Amino acid sequence: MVTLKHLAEQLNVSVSTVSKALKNSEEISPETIERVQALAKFLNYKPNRLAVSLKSSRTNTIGVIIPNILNHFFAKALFAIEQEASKHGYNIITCLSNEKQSKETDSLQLLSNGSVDGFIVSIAEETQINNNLDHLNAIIRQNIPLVLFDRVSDEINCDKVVIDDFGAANEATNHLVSEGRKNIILIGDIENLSVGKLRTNGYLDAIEKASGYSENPKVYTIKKKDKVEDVVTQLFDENPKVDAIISIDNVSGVAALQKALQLNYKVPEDLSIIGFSDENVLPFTYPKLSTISQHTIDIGKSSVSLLIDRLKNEDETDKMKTKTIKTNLVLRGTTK
Amino acid sequence: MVTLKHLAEQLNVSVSTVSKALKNSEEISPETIERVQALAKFLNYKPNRLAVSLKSSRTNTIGVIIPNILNHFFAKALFAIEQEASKHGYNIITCLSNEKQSKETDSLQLLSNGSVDGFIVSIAEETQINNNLDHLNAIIRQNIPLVLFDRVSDEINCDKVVIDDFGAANEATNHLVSEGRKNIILIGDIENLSVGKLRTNGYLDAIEKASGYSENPKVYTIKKKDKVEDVVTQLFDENPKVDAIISIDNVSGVAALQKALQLNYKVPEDLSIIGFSDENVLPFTYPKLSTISQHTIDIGKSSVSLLIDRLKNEDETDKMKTKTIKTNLVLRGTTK
DNA sequence: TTGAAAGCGCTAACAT
DNA sequence: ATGTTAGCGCTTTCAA
Repeated sequence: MVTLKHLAEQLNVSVSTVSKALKNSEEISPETIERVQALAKFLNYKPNRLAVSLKSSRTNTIGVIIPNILNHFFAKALFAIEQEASKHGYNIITCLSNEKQSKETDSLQLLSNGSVDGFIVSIAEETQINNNLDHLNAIIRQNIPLVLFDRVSDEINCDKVVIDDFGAANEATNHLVSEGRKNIILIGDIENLSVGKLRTNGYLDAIEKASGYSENPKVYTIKKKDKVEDVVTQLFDENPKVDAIISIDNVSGVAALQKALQLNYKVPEDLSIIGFSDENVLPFTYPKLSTISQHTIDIGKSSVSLLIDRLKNEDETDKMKTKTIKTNLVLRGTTK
Repeated sequence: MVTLKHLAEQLNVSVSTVSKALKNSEEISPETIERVQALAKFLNYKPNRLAVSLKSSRTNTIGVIIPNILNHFFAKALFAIEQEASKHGYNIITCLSNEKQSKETDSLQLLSNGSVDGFIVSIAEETQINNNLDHLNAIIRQNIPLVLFDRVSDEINCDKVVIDDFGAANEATNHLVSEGRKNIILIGDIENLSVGKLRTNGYLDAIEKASGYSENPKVYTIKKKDKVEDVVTQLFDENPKVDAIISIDNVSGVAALQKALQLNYKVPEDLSIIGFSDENVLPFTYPKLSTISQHTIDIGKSSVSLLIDRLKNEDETDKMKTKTIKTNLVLRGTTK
């Protein structure tokens, strides 16, 4: 690896001269600058990031902790985060908590010692269930900027990026009611999560307030040990007269649609289905799934923006911000 | 941030004593060790990784460059890489080339200055098309260990992890022939990639050698600008008598299946379909898609293993290894 | 215009 | 058993 020292020796000047020359410092004569830069280029000199960071206490690196990269929502969020970070000259160190609190804690600990300038985190399922947030609050106490997205907590005082989960599910349910549906069932695998609870409440609220709706609300939860397909099958077994399904995660809607078609329900004549996802998880189904569309790219980008703003004004004690990203109800082929 | 110096001052000992005490050095008295570790724990001391790395020239970080995180194959590979790396005490810095050569080059450059100990890379599409591999060979010239996976090149002398693309497609095609299929069509969106070419050749070879097969081989390519669905539709329009489809990417098989069902083909009676993917991209279709199954977790894990081996024996000039991960032909519902 | 020196936080060889 | 020193590669103040 070629260092300033190498260059300095080759050129018979001091290290500090080289350093300044590479930065086009006014202090250095044009000829020297020329010579230094020429050699640097020739030898493909690149400043050692570790040394620069150690010196400056800035790493230009963001630690990103994602619960589950196999979930398309998080893959897309990571995509957006990387793109936006990269645009601003930041690298990302990615850790995957795999929904485990221990992994989340370890990653946070490991990186909070000068490895990153700040964190973007979506909270692991286990952490949300236990509601043990010490490790996250420890980061805040160390004054390391933190942005939470999607899976957030009121008990952590930091910048956040969320969607209006309650409102989105509420709107979708209201749409189904306005279609004249009388037996609307909710299905999902995220009841443990903050977002899952909000979405479920949005559904319950809409059902409760629906005039002329007599059925009780029904919620089917897919647990870790369950197979999505089995729960879907059970739903249809137990509710042959179901006329609308709202899915609050990004796979069970597709599963419900496939099962419904297999059982010869007419979609959307007999049965409406609304999924919850960034875009159609399966763009190839027929009919195409209607969805509550969350703008995942915006979620990722906003997270980076909030973090970088905070990084720039670390002294300023701005109030922490919560940014809510709009959702859309996109009616495609599985609603009337 | 609490440093050795802080601890040393508080305890009235020298920095080096603290450093050694934290490592349970024999040189230090048990009492001192006790005192030091107690305070370190109390103050939640964590060694600064930058300083340790700068000193030791080892970062315990792997640079991972992925062409497209929205492709489930790469998401899963990243999942496996992170898991295996983490198991061995390595962090990963993730860069997404988004199939662009420029981004791939930038990331490689940026991280090759002491930020990472080695790289795991799958080559961007643009890079493979242009076949401009200077940036990768530059890494090798700097003696930075590099492992390529999936999308590799003969012109780069490094460790590699691949699957037997030719053999897998060959076997799948032979299966279709043995089913008695007479009009087997290949579809895919990766003709530009090394793996795409190999898979296509595997198909062509099988067709050529199939006794009693009279049709010419037919290949449908989905270009960047095309929509998968449109190409699938075109395939069925132009070949109403198609009786088997083999997909060499991980989405077009699903699209073909959905389209076939919509067109009222009987699957698998009239038409067999074989996809190419880790697992069923859409586990909810009916019938379930038969696939060439690539063991993506193994691909990711092996990449990490090869890299770590190389890192441990950087002096040893072992021959570079290419590891081939087995594939399986998994016959589910879309083959006879 | 250039260079010397200190220091970021840590380790390790070499005193004491 | 503990401390001093030098140095990883870089930046920056201060001196020449």
